[in-house]
Amino acid sequence: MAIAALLRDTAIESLTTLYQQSFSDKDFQINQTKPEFEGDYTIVLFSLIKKLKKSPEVAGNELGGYLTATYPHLFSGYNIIKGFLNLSIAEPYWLQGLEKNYADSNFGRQPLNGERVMVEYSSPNTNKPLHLGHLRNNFLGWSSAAILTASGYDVVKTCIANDRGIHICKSMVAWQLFANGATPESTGMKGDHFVGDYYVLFGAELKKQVETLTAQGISKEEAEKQAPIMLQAQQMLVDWEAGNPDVIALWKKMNSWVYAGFDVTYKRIGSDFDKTYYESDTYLLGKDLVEFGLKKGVFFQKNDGSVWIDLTADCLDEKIVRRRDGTAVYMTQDIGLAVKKYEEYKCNKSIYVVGNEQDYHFKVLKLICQKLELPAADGIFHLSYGMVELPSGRMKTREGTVVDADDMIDEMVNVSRQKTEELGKVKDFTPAELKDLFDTIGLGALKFFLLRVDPKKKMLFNPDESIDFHGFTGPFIQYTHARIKSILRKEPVTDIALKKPLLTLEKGLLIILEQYPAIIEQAATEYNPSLIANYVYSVAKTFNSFYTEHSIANAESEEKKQLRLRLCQMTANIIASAMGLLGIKVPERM
RNA sequence: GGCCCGGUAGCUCAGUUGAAUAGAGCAACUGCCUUCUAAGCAGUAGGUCAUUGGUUUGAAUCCAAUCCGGGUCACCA
Repeated sequence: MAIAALLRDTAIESLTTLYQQSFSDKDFQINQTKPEFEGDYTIVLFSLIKKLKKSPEVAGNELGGYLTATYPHLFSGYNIIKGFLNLSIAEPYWLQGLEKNYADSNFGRQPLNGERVMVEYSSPNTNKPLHLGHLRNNFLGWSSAAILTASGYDVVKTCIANDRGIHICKSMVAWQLFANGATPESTGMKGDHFVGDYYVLFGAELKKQVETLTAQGISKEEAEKQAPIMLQAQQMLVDWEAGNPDVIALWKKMNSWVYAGFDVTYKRIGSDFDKTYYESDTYLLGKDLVEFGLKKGVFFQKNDGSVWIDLTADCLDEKIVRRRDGTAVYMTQDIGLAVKKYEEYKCNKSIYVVGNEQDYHFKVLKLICQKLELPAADGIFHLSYGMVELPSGRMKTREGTVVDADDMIDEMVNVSRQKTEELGKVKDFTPAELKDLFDTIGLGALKFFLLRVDPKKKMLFNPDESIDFHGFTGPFIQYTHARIKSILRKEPVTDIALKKPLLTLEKGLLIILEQYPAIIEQAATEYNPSLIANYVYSVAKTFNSFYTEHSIANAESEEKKQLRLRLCQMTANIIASAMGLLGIKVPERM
């Protein structure tokens, strides 16, 4: 058990014995002791003294005395400052952890949960290429899945391709009008970019037509509906739904171009899925559930035949679940898909990695599923993340203010090449090794940049300032790992007994390393990869301070050297493991 | 307008299950490469935690109000 949890349990037990009352973890708080005070962990006594009606000195001495006397293998001493009981953890505890687990980043922890959970992420539209916001989604989704797996869940990764609808038809119409039969092959373009360009062309042509119409005195709103190219797109959607073979063939062709493009990007960033659902297969789902809901009295029908749910009692609005023409809406599909997913995978938990603009949608989705008493309705969780914004505000495809994902990755890899060449530390690498290293560092910088921020919060990206490679960044942590590996290549770890006492920086590093399993649990519980990012940064930072201060190869004694080598080994393992949970590789050299 | 989310150093972000003097990185300034990788380390400077009031032994954190920013309230997805 991690020391913090062990300390908590031990304190509760001791308090119960001492005072013949029951205590819980709510009665006191345990913090890491601030560096300016003596001790490793601190019990905050204020709320305890209220319950015990004793002064902090008295209560602190009684508890501190009892703990050190009863558990000498855990506690080597204590002091009380104001209402804080600072405890020193006994060195054997740290040394034992280091001796037993230096090769195991899990500290011997055996996560055995086995519960199955589904993580849906990425979910692109197939009419345009991915942008920076999609990258945040992909990295978050992949990383959350990895963290849940590490925490013992059986994770099923899914993706829903939004492959039908008016947006696709816009690209299709524009291609028919302007492409003259051009293809990604004939133009040498990546398929998703190729198709995306026609989506942009559609917008440009629509704007022209709207301007012509408004010049004739038609309102802008009306002009957008009346514009011939818009009518064409709408007709194409009708034809698609009717199964018109020509339209279907064109749709299949253009989607296949996009998928080919996505495949390249996904492969590069490491996104993968156990199952991909296609909206074209699922968009009719959920219709029978409307009938079910009507019978159950959860839904009601309006005079025009449309079906609704009244959520005003839950402080929400009325929401439509079936149009008057009998067709399903987005919400209906999502309910149907939730049922389908459950039937296929029997996951009691289902995580949807979707932007926070859809907070309302998912609130309603969960509520409807609960009211319909669908299985696993309570397990629906919207992992809502904030938009990536530019200094000018939100990215908008139509206004061309979008940071393209492929461009972004290319740029990061280029910068990593430049910096690596400037430093000139890997001149002996083969071209293949170099390429691999540039990808590792460039993607590492990008992934870390997007994952270090709390998912819930919107974040800002300034294209004029390139993403940093110093400080709180991926490359900094990768560099720390490479540095350690360089030592470990030269100095073998042996079984020699470790030597007391631990120096401040050695113990400080151990204290942080020991927290890793608890951090994984927390990140899994909160679906928050940024906790891992912040943690692994503090590990690297702490290691670097230790590294600069104390020589490893030329330690004072062989025992000290071995102790430090094990610290190195353990740090490298944890960095590699934690970065792995973020989907970031760590190089042996850089 | 209703509902939701946010406002912490010049900039980007931690800290938000209440706890010791509010922390990092970037940018600025000072030092440190004849010793294990300087993509590093050590240090200086930078704060009315949006504002006001309240609860508390104790508030960036909880409550209320106000101001500012964003999202959302489609028979689009």
